[in-house]
Amino acid sequence: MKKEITCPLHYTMTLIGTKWKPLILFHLIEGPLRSGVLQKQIPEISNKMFTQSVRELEKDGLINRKIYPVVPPKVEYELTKKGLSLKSILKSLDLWGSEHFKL
Amino acid sequence: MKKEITCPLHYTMTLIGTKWKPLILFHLIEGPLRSGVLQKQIPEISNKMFTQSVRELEKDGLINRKIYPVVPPKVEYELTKKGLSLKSILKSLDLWGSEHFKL
DNA sequence: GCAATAACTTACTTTAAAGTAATATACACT
DNA sequence: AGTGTATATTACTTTAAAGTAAGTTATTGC
Repeated sequence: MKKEITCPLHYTMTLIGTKWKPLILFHLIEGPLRSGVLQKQIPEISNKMFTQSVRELEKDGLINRKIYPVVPPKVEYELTKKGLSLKSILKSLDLWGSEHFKL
Repeated sequence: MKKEITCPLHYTMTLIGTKWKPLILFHLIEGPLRSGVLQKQIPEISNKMFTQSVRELEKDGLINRKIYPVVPPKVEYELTKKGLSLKSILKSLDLWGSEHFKL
């Protein structure tokens, strides 16, 4: 049974409410990164989830994929305008974590 | 294989990065609500996920559970100080959704 | 004694998210 | 011909999230 979305926040969570997507967006805040570099900045992510997540973020218009026709391949990801509009939220979420995560 | 948390944002997402938790917290921003009232404000949530989510939010110190010893039972949920500190983030996430969710 | 009430709880099933590991591509270099 | 490189895909398995539906408690009022 598919449920309706009754609250804008609910919609936001369907786009970025996953384990990895906010982390990927967060690491792109300072500018575009090559695929491999981005993935190394999130060492815990599996290869599969990385590709799957960037695919979905691209489909949802939050990041752009720039392909350079060179060998070996070079691909860069960067935030779109829509993705960039999450910048302050992502920073707040990170700051909140650093303030409340006691080891 | 359990993975380490290398970024505060990752920790934040482990606490509230689910479909329902941010929604529950969001509806408590304006003040405490009775269990039944809160649940009715999120009509899409199943009974089980409601109980499970508030239990975890309580365990993680984001909400308080106030039990009134009356019959039939009365229980209220309210944000803790820690939960309240998410207020502006939750409002931003909701606002972002309303600005980007085109029907 | 039975229904109504509010808030859970439990057992079970389904669906979605995430992990693992192997394989593909395409060319440059040795 | 075989190796290295960067990016990505596929098949498969495991784990976690979510859904469904029925049952529990404790009391009031008929």
